[in-house]
Amino acid sequence: MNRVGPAERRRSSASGTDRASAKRRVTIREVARLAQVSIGTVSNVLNNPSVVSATTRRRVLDAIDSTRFVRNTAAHQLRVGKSRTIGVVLLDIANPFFTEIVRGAEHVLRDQDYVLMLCSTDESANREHRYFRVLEEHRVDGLLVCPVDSDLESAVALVARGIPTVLLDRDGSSHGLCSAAVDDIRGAELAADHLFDLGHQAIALVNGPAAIRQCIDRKEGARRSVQRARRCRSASLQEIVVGALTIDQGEAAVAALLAAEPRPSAVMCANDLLAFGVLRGLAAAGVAVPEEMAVVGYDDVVFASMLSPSLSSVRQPKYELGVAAAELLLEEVTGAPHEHRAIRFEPELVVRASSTPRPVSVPRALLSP
Amino acid sequence: MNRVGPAERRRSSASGTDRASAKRRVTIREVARLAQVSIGTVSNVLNNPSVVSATTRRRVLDAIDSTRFVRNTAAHQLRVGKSRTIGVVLLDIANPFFTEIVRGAEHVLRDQDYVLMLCSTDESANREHRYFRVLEEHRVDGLLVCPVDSDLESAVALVARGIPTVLLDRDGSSHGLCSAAVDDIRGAELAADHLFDLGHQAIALVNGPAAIRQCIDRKEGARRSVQRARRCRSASLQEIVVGALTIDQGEAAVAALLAAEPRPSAVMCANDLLAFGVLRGLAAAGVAVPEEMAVVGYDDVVFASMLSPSLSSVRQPKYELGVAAAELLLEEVTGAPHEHRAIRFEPELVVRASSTPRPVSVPRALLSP
DNA sequence: GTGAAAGCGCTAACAT
DNA sequence: ATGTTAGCGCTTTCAC
Repeated sequence: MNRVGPAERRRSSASGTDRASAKRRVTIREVARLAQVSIGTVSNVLNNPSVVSATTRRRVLDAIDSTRFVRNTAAHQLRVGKSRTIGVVLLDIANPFFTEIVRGAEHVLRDQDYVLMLCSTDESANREHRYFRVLEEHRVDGLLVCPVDSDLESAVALVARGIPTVLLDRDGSSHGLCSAAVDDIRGAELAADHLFDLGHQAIALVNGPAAIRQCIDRKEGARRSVQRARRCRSASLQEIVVGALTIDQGEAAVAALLAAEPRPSAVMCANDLLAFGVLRGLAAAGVAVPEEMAVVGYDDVVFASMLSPSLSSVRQPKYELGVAAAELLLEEVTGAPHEHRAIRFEPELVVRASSTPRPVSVPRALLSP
Repeated sequence: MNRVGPAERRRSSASGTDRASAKRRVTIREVARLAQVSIGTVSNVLNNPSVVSATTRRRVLDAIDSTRFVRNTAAHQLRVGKSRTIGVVLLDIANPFFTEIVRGAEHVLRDQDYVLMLCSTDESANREHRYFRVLEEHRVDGLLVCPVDSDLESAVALVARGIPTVLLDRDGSSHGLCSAAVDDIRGAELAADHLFDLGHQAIALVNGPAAIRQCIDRKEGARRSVQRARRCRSASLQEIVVGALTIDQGEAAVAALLAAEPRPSAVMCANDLLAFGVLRGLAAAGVAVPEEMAVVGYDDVVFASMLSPSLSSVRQPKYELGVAAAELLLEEVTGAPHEHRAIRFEPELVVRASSTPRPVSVPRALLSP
């Protein structure tokens, strides 16, 4: 927060009068009157232009923009049953991972004149519940949701209530739900395998709340990896659970990380934000990365490659995830031929400095082709 | 994009039949029937509970949750004229700067059960225009907007059409608009002064499109600074204009930056994303930061401090900006006693490694208190 | 305290 | 091709 408080300047007079003078919005009826046609005809030029003669259509169109008429979606919705809104419920809008997903979804949805109702739950089931309720009251045409709870009850309930729903970053096949997701178990395996391949024996997983499915799956992936590694040699996995998938929580986890027995020489994090925090905490504690502690994140958020040191991470195709989910939802919403299905993307490990034994120092000459 | 294409799995049968079986949503009328009261009474327990007797209220409440009734906002809106939605129109949802603002706004708005309609214009006036239109069709109760164009015409038009509007990150005083903003001229002065104080003579400004007001103001701040600096010594400012405020564009600007005559020894950027790109481009070109080129960003996005090298930046109180804007809007929307006003925050320069002559190497012992 | 009825702005079926 | 009309689900007088 900045030191200097906000300075305010008054400019116009109280708005009590403003609202009093707020003129009634123009309706289809006034347009009709002005164009000397019936309201039905106006409605037709709006929704069924081909059915009305060119001349009256012109007249109506003129009336529309001379009155600055703007159709009322609520009335339309009440009649037709479509709101042209899509609810998007995710864990944390401040996380660039979700931001990219939203970008993808918005790009496909805006072309169809859908508008997004964005809801960030901050990983609170309570808030999620409330948002679901509000979105249902608004009669959203569909829902894109990354649920807080590990079970899919809330999402299943949504579908049961007749709201087309597509899961974001969560597989829905077990419950017959549409979804666009990445294999988290596999992703975590990639990360852990990488660390064991590097020769680390004791690795830690800084994980989010077990209520979040992604955290469970990523732990499972790590578990599988350590069990494989154990067949040839000593290998251990310790889990440090924090309260939320945020930078601050990642930083706070460092104390526990450094106190762990046996002390891990590598750490993987349930997402990049946690890893960012771990990196920061490690720096503050004077622990060299990757020499004294290797770090791997998850998501490969755009900033991961720019950190110091650059962060190894498990890449998820975020934008594509958003696009896929939105397209799936659109199919369902528009009633296009469609079967419920789970779209799955593959994760991909991106190795960078934070887990590379010694900084690769390539002669400059080799850099350009 | 990941190599492995999405794998799909079919699960349930076509949804054509699904929608056919979609049962009608329960209305107030069915609740009334079940509770043996009139629909007016149901409405009363919903909106005016105190006026209905305890026993009938119970009966109605029971009917409500046994039918799983959920009120229809569209119908409510049609009658009452309030949609309980707020439109949020910003330049780029992928920019953590805006993300923080949205967080702030959402936190105050969600408590009043407003829901955000989020629209990212990607700096396109066209898209902005379309979104304004759609949001007006939805009859949003209010609008939070960071406009694309440097003039405030579009925003003024919105207000003229009766839509309460608060400017985000833009001062509205000149047009009698509500706003929550930071003094961009001052902010840019801070950045440029800092660079000149460091002894740099030729500095560059990597700037966004002149259509964007923030870019104009930040240039103006830099201009004032260089003029002051000139009074004592040689000082120059070159502007490199790019097409958008993104990482990629920042990276692309590096070529021009290095080719500039006289070659600048320091660069300030119109926002952090550009600075991130510049940093990346500089690294690729083998230019040492800050030794050969000092870099300062703008916004102080959360990731700025974690980069390599850590990025000096002009901090804006993002979350607070969102909160302030939302509160202002709420005042207007709810018709609370209210005067149009421009809330102004002060920017603050945060100096980090990217503009510090030689990396500060503090003995470890000094780090903790 | 409760019910009846009008109407918010629009669409769609039917009539002309 | 255009007009008339009956609602969509709800709120809100106004009677009782």
